[in-house]
Amino acid sequence: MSATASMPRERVFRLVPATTAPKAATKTATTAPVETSPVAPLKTSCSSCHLREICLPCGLAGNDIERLDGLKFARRRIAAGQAIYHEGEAFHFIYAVRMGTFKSSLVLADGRDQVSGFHMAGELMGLDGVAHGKHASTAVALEDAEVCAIPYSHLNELAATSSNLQHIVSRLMSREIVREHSLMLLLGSMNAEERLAAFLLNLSQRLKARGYSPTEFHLRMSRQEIGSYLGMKLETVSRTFSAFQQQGLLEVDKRHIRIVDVPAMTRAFELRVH
Amino acid sequence: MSATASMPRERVFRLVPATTAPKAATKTATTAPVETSPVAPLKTSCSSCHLREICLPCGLAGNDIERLDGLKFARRRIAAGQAIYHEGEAFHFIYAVRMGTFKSSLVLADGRDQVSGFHMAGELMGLDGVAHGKHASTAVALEDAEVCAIPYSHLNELAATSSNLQHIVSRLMSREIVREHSLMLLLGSMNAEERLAAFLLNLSQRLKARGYSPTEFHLRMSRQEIGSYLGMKLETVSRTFSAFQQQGLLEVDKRHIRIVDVPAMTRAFELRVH
DNA sequence: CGTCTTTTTGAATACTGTCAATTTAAGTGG
DNA sequence: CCACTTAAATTGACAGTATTCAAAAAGACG
Repeated sequence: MSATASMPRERVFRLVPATTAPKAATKTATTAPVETSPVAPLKTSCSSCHLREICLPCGLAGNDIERLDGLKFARRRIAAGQAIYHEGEAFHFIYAVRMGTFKSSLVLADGRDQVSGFHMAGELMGLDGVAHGKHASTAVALEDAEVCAIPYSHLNELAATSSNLQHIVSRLMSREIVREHSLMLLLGSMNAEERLAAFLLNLSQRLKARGYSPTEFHLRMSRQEIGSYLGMKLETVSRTFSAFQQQGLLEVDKRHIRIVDVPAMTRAFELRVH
Repeated sequence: MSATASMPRERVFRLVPATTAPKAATKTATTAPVETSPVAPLKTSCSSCHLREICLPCGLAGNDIERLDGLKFARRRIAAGQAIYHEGEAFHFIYAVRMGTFKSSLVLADGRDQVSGFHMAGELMGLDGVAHGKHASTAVALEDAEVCAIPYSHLNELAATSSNLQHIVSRLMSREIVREHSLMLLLGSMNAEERLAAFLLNLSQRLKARGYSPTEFHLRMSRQEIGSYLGMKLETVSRTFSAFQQQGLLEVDKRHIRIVDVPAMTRAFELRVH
């Protein structure tokens, strides 16, 4: 058995520029992150942000929204393939995605990384850093992107003035826990088809919530990254895509996806999760 | 991810009796939970609790500890097999384990449940309920147990008076996120031996932190529950135990475990996670 | 003492992983 | 602009690990 051996799994996986058309970056995602970011110190207020319904302010009443506008934070542009923060770095900021898509990942002993999540507009990243004051994962942009860098200590000060605001932060953390719950369910008890169906439907819902088509979209991540996230090999991901296409559930052309038969997809996935 | 119905597929999953029914209680863990618990309204203070180093107060300074003593909560005894709360129920309390072991689990569409964690003395349960005001998992005692039922709203009031205290709560939530991260790593990229090794070593560490032997202990959970937690079938768990025994890493007698070769176990597991 | 559950073990099967080859898309540089 | 190089994705063949089905042994409990 492979208690010890079984080492060389895959060859080198360098962090790729990540997207189909990222002319923007030959850089290898190892650029030093600038936690004390200057770049785009544009003043932005949550109350007027087009993402306010799905981002941090979500659920806040008028009074607290104004208070949230007291929050000072910088916007930062991130080129495709660049990291905002790395696992192990000191934790100071949480990040709200304004534009683009990110993956967060954890490093395994053999140097590969496992993707633990994908993040799109309005979603927060970095909350896992609160635990030990260090980032517990690495966040990399899958395409040119923009984030709000929110100083965590500042957010806390503000939260101290409003129990509602405090509750929002707690709720966001808890939501992250719940999100990971469902990923655990997926990894622990679904087969390849169910995993991919769950993944695509989840993506679909999130795109829909952001005003995009829920049935036709462009994947920002590679088969390798999808596989890493879903706990399967890239070849299996590819095969499963093909299988769905043959079954008439999907139309797949590389990273362009069209969900043809939503009910059937939903069935394939709901079989296991309720 | 959510859903409504579920449909047949090709493979049949019969509904198994929900769980390895614990004999201590022929009741099927469906006892109505008493959120507004009376039972044991003993006044307990954190500052004098023998678990203070590993439980809620962990990391608090003298001043805040006293403040924490203002926290009013009840102790509750839970019989083996009984649930403290069920998935979907309104969330009001978080629970700190005083004695005994718990599992928390999520229900799958086919009626089986997947174990998402095991909890022992000093650990908190229920933080996943903050997200939506409903418990996102079910917590069941694996042996006769005792918990502190802490009213979440009360904890919040108290937290509002101390930023340190607030930070403690946030940190605990974040720690839960990080904990789930590592489970995701495990489920996403380890084989059976690595999973079981990781599980046993984790258990070992936690027992050690509580003053028990890290190398010899009694499992409170069945093969079925371990398998559910680790994303493998109970037969595979059993076989893997046997394999470890044959390799001279473990001595196994049903639920009695003795880790004979800790370094080798560690290697089997560290191979993947750093 | 009989019944029910848990655990172990065997044999066969199924699924995913591994290895390898090919195709397609895209970036690089002459 | 085209030839060259590199990466992503697809597909086939085969291997290996975990699951499924089945049966038996070992406890636990009334």
